[in-house]
Amino acid sequence: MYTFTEENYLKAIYHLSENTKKGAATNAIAERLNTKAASVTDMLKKLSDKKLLVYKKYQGVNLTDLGKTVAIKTVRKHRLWEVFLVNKLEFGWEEVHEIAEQLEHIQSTKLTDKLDEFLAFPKYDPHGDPIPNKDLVFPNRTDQTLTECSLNDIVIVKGVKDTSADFLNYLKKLNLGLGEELEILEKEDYDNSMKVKINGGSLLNLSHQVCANLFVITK
Amino acid sequence: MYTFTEENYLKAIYHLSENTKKGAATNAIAERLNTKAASVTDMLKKLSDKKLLVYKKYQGVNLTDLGKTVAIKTVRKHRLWEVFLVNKLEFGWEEVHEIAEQLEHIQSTKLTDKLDEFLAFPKYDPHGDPIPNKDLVFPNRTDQTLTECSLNDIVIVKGVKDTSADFLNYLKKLNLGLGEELEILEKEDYDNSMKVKINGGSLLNLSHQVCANLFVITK
DNA sequence: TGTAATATTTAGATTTGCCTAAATTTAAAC
DNA sequence: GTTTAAATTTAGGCAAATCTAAATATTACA
Ligand SMILES: [Mn+2]
Ligand SMILES: [Mn+2]
Ligand SMILES: [Mn+2]
Ligand SMILES: [Mn+2]
Repeated sequence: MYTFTEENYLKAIYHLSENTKKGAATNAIAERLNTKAASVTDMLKKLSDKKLLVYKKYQGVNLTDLGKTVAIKTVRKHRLWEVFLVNKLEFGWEEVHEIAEQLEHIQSTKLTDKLDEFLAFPKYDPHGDPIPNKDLVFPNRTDQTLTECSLNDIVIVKGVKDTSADFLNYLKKLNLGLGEELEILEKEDYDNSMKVKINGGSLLNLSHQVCANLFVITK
Repeated sequence: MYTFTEENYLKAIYHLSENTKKGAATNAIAERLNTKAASVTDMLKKLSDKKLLVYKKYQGVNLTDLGKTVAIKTVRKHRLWEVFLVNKLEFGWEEVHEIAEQLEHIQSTKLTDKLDEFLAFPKYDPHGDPIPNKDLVFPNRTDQTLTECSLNDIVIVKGVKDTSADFLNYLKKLNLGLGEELEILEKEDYDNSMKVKINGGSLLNLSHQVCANLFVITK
């Protein structure tokens, strides 16, 4: 449907617009894609003709709904392949991006969805970035557990996955409740435990089991 | 290293030269790649410049060792991905070719080799075609078991994988020995059993266990 | 062996995506 | 408010891969 290049442009513009309200700047796109501003201008006109984005000279660009859909589909594929490479093929999380940049352009919705299923519908990629589902909906941030957070993240405890009395009592014993702020100081590879700082004060070691049962939002 | 298009040309020429000794004809290549003879001629000159094949006007082409290596690497990737799609993602064997045509161009030797390992170093793809190993060596034909053969194949029994007395006695009881010719009449999806005709005569039902322990060569 | 049919190559163009250099617009600084 | 700097766009061109139409070579066969 769309070319390799078109998908890369749309994904770059999508990421550049993620935080800011303003349209993506020509120079910023060029830098992200390791190309020249003049090439970007050429391409923006073509993508505009195809109704994938709205372009006004000198004003930067914004994706249309169609453009956003294509971009998010590409992000979905990219992140699913990264999960595959790390979880199934035992790649390191630092070496998968490059390969996923290629795999994200494979055209087959069925493949993407079967891969998603094979991976047990992961919500986050190896870098902690959220993976949109088949309907292109991103996971609710409150679905994220502490396990899925990255080193140095600062998060707020929003809920528990395990609602057993045992778990809740243990949390009380740790002085760990809803609304607490946690800073991830260490992630131990050996047993997936974490060292965290609570409310900028005391330190705590949390086992993998605890981390996996705490819903948090990233600050 | 090589483009999508270059790999496709080399693979096509490789397959066309597989049986015949003669070089691949321009028209045959064009047909295989759904393109025009004139485009093929253009491309052959470029591939010749890159020492991937030997081209003499009007004489057809033959791959150089380098060209053959690139072609076989591509075949390896294609067939490994097909195994992945069928064995891991549960695609039907009839729907994987198209997707593998895309996946075969992903550039990463490490990925290919890790995928190979993840799939437990398969020797044949879902269509029964042999998969070259990391060193680009094709499996010895005598490594092929009856299980890996396709419907209507006619094969010769060349050996047994299970050398237990139990198995050999059972074979004797079935009147099935080395040198016998088997025609595969049916492959039962339910239990992977096969109905075969022995030496053009009597019919036999062989369980999956039996098939998986018979080394054969395709006639 | 000469002619017709077939295969192949050349010529001239097109599309996609990219580049450099020059011109133009917008934003920043004085 | 000019002037200057930065961002962006235009102009002109190039390489890869393709196409159609025309020219040439090979092969088939009368
Ligand atoms: Mn990535
Ligand atoms: Mn990622
Ligand atoms: Mn195939
Ligand atoms: Mn195959």
